[in-house]
Amino acid sequence: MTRPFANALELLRAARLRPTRQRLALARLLFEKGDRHVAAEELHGEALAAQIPVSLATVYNTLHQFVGAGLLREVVINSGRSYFDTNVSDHHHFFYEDSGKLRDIPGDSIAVSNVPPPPEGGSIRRVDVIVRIEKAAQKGRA
Amino acid sequence: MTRPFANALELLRAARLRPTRQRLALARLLFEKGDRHVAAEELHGEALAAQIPVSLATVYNTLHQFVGAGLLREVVINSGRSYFDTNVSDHHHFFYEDSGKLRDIPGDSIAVSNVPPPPEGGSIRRVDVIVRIEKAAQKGRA
DNA sequence: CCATAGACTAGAGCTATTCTAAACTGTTGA
DNA sequence: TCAACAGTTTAGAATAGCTCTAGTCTATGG
Repeated sequence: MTRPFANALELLRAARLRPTRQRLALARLLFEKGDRHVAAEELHGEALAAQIPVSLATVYNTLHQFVGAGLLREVVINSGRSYFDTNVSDHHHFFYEDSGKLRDIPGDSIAVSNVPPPPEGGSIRRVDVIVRIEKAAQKGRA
Repeated sequence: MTRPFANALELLRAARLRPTRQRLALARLLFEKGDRHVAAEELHGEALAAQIPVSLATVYNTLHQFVGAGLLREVVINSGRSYFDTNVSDHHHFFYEDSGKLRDIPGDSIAVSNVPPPPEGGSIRRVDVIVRIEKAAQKGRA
């Protein structure tokens, strides 16, 4: 695996976050399985299923701290639900409207050109591209 | 003005929606002022201010019906708040992170290329580009 | 091992949105 | 013209996702 930290402990240290049980456990769930897009409730469920007692509030706190530390990226697509993306490199997303799932599109496969200059006093922080996928209009099931 | 309907009544007819007081009034608020990005609560406030008694539930119902009829497009950027865009032509958005405002970017000014093909069984419904603008990192006010 | 700053938690609170069930109204047809 | 009904509207309750509060717990440094 090519993740940038040998383990959750190191990762928390680098982010200057105290390595508590909860944070260690959440970091493991998040980063030891390759790229993921998780919602808070989902991660909370996983933690409980893994016998890690952690409150939903802590899950939210931790996710936001991780975002602040650059370990996660928050992706908003649907009203009323945030996803947290463990892939923080430059990339975009497919969004499957039927299932609500996300899939990465590598940043170097899509090109966005001719973005107009930002208005004076502002600068571009990020360009998000979301490709919305719907179930194909019936193709005869072929 | 170059809007495609002479008036709200015609617009509702074309959408096969019964022209009720509320829908007529909301259609006027939405479409008689050029391109807009409104949130539901905002529109509700405008309606009340204009002495049009309408409930928030009806505002939501109406907005969704208009989206269904292709008169509006829903834009989701922040968790927990939808904007309704009266511009339904192909275009993208600047999002000002400090003020929460949106601004259109004409569809022909931005180009998105090399979008990978959608997986089998799916088709691309739309490609959304959101250019997030932050207040410029201090440029010395120049 | 103590002190303490930082972290965790249950539960209340909040915001945006949707639902429910009852009252109302535009339309149709006689 | 008007009855009747399907479609609309509404207030308020309900829900979902998230944040806050205030009290308790726990890493960490001495």
